[in-house]
Amino acid sequence: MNDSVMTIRQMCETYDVTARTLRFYESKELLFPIREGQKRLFTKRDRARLKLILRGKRFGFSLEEIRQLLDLYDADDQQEVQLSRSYAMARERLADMERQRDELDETIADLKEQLNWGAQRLAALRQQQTND
Amino acid sequence: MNDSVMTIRQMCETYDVTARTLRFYESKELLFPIREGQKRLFTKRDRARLKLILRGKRFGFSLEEIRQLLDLYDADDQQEVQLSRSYAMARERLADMERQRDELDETIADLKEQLNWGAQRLAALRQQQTND
DNA sequence: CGTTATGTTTACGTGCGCGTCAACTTTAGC
DNA sequence: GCTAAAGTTGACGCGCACGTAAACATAACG
Repeated sequence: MNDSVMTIRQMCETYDVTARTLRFYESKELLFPIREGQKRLFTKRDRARLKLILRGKRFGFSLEEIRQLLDLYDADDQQEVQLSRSYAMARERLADMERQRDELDETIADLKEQLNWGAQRLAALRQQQTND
Repeated sequence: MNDSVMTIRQMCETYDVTARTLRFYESKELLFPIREGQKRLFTKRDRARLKLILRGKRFGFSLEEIRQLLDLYDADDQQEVQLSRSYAMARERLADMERQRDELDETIADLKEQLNWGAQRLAALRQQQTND
């Protein structure tokens, strides 16, 4: 009945991942569910981390990169050396993302152009068929 | 001495990929180098396609998705049915990319916030050390 | 003419991110 | 008290995107 923790099934349904995935992430030290006997209980912290993991994946970051990034979000319980390392890491990732966004904008523009081209080609092909 | 084609080595250096990668892409029908005897010669078309492949990869598209997208860029020599299929595919990919960009913008904003937080934590830690 | 560079095919190996059993324990409901 | 549901730990498997090594062909250079 503890609202602040979730079972593995609840996690699966809430975030649309498999139990295997959650255990896998734990084995990779991305999540740290507490144990009630054998069973895993996922805390609010785990949920926040999972959201960031799923986000990071969508942008092509590896789980290892994500793991390092996550450290910044747990800045509270860290020493200065570690924190400043995480900080530097995160700044680099940020730069990556900004570059990625710029390139994405370009690619979107290109693809739109190409779509217009395709639309014209299609129209031409259909016109031609009418004349056959 | 034909400027319009490149050997596999030239391709590797120009686009920073391995020969294995180029052969692999050919096997997956993403590239179609012509043959001079045994040797592959990569045309301008191959180069244009390779650029798009590398782009697509950066945005998390699979090689198979990229292959289908590429068909739109070769719209010239296609039948209507095929072309309209490519066109629909490309529209979907475009929607994907636009969603991805929006999410990326959000993520960038979040990460910036988190970086400010980290900077403050770092400053606090350093201040504390001074007082030790 | 031999060597070095560049190319080829074939085929097995690898790292990542999980999927998929198998075998077992624990908890919940009737 | 028994069954079904939900959980656990191995451990092997798989698809993708190549890496890597072997064995060989071809061409260029000195």
